[in-house]
Amino acid sequence: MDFFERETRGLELPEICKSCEARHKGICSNLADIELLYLSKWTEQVDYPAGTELLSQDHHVETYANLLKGVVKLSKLTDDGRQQIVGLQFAPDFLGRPFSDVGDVSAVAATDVRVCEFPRETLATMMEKAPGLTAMLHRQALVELEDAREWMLTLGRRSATEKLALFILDVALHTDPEADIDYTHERRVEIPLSRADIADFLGLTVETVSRTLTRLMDDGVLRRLGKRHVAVKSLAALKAIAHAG
Amino acid sequence: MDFFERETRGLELPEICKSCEARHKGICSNLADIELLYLSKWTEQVDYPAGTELLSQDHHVETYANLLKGVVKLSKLTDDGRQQIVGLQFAPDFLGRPFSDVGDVSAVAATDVRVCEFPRETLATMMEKAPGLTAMLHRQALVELEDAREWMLTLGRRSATEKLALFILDVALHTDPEADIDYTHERRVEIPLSRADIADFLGLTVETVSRTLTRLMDDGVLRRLGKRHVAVKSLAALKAIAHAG
DNA sequence: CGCCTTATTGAACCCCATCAATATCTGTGG
DNA sequence: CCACAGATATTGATGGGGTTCAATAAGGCG
Repeated sequence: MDFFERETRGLELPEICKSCEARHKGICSNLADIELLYLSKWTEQVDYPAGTELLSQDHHVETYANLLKGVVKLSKLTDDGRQQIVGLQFAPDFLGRPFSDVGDVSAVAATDVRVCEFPRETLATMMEKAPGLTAMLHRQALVELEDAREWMLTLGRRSATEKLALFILDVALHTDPEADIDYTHERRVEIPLSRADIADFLGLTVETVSRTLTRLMDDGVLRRLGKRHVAVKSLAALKAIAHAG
Repeated sequence: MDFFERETRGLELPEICKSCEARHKGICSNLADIELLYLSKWTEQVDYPAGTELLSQDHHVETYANLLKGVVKLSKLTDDGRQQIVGLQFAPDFLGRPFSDVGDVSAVAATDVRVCEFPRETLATMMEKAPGLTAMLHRQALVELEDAREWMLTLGRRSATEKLALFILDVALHTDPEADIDYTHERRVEIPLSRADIADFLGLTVETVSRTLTRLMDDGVLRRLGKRHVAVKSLAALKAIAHAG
């Protein structure tokens, strides 16, 4: 603890950290007060508009970040330009690639986002001195692995309708106002992706996404509230359509 | 180091460890000699025939293991029984789920396998006292995440022919006799999965797998050597067909 | 040899992609 | 405020890649 005490003498924890989601559910949740204090010395909150490339498929990026607000899409490309979104990140997920500086996904802000950035070097220092952080990063990697595998099942084995149902469900669960999730009542969901992005996420085309959504509306499972808003009759119904546990 | 010295007094490193693949490229590669010695106190080599369920989708398993020989398939099921293989593991991959005892993939030996098992408790101890091990596990998780995402691109966006080409390529690269990989000459590849498993891996049906393989034969990209053996004209040609970097 | 599992081949169909047209949204400038 | 242009979404018509159903062939093992 010596190191952290020395480095944080006289500092105070920023207000932002106290109410920050990352402090409660994210990467910072496993840090001692003094470790967090040290980290906060190097962090900076930054806003980016939708469409900003936060990590590139081959560029070197010198910062890591916590996602505080908004949605980030992780995507990959084939040689001939077909795209697949391989993951979505919601607050308070961690953005970046520990160990390797060049990875092969690109991360783009799907909505306007706010992140809490800090330099690569800081993460390296913290990973040495604060095992709690390392463990959290490890856990997040395992969670992302689980998510990726769950989505592989969807990509490989489910129909367009099932894919859409699962996607809406996924978004609803991630953007829940942290209350207990109500599976039985109608519920308003904001869709953070364009039709093209949804298609790239589900391994479909925009046309199929559009058609499938209108069919779900016709069947009464969804109601159209706007281009990017729907009302879900009940999450349970969605689950049933998706044939998923 | 005190702990390890106390616990390993008078012990000698088993012969097996010295030539073990895991010691060189796997989880054990980042351990100090004395840490490895401690671990070896608790390990046991076990053989399982093809088809053995090593990790169940909801069962609790009390051991971790290194895969020493053979191939293990990780798979998931939808509610109504459709299956998707979400990963293949080759020696010297690590088998198990740190942090959580119940996960939602099942691991089945695709071929006869040999593993080096040790109890859950041992891993917990090691993760506390040997940071090198934790880091390796973290790295493997990130590699598996990369693999999973690469495969998502394949599942979502590539044709049956591309999928098969990539699959053969993948197998060839993982079962390489550790020499530099020759992309230009003919090369014999043993396919460790049945047609049904290949189908479940690629998100296809057995019929499509069969048809696509014979088409690749007709096109001269592959030669049939046996049900589970093919000769690949050149890995470069396969790559070209797969439209992958 | 005979039985069972696994693989290949064939024919018909269907879901989703593709191509094409129209509609709706968004923002910008007159 | 409206007009217009470009992007985004919806809807329609057609076709193809892969599934489905069905039959034959080829191993594997008693």
